[in-house]
Amino acid sequence: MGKSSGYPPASGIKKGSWTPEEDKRLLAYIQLHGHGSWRSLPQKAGLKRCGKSCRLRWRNYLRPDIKRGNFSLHEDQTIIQLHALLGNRWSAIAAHLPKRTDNEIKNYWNANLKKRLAKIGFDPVTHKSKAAILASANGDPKKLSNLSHIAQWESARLQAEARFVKESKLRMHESAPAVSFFDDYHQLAPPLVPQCLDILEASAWESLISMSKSSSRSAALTNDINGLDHHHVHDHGLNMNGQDYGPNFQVPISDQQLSSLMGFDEATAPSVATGSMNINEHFGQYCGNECSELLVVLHQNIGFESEDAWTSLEKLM
DNA sequence: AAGTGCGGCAACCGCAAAAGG
DNA sequence: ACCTTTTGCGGTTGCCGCACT
Repeated sequence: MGKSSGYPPASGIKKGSWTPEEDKRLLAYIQLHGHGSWRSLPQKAGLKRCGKSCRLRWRNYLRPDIKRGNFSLHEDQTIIQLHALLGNRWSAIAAHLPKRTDNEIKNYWNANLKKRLAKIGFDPVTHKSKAAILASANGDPKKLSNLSHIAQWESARLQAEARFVKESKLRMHESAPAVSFFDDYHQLAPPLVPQCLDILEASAWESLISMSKSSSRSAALTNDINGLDHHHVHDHGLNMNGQDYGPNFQVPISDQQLSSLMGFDEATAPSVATGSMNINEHFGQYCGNECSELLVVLHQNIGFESEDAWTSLEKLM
């Protein structure tokens, strides 16, 4: 409940938890007339609430297109990935999780995901390994080099974010004008997978592949998975707007491993990448580095935290 | 059974941006 | 161009229920 419950105050405006009767009144009024001006709504609807409170109640609880209950694994991953990209911009994150509210996602992050990330050794604010942060403080040259890679990543991240914002605005303009009181909420349901994330996934895979080619330790990794079904990452859609942007690498890896590593369903992993980022420019330097470093890079870049993904990678190392 | 601690979540607050006059 | 009003957003609060002692 809100911080100032235990009223009502002298003004006659009620605060605190909503009663079923108030919910019923608000819902009935909006269904009949639309919300119109929130300021004038409470009086018209016969509610002793401020307009702001009504709006919040509708937006976070009463509107019909809200999914409540547990978050799926896929939703977890989407939130973590988007948070790595966008930070605490809950409304932007919610726009990519249909039927979830920004408030719900924010609460879920603070109460659940943030703690889980911390538990596995990652700073939930920066999405970086705590070990890497500590090492940087000690001035270790190797780790400082790693930090420069992180800085490069940040640059790529900002590019992706700029494109993301641009595309979101474009989508908003293309949306048809609202004709019913539900329509403004339908506008908040863009495609499930933000395109910028595909770039990140592609980058992470490129990194993995580069390592697999050049590191002796990773050669063993490649051998380990050579006996399984072979697929080209390219076959899974690593192209951008119909064009190949990366090199013609081929990665022997099974669908199962692919899904496990990325934490996605086989049907969707990895999805089609769009954009124009030069992957090698940002991640080619990781060729020859240790697997553990790659793990950190993967996490920093795509933010996955699926335990299955971690254990799968660890087994391969 | 009673007391205590803690996590989850609904709802509030203040500020900023957008819209309207 | 400026001022006022409205809406949206993110951070924070505190009640409620559950687990533990």
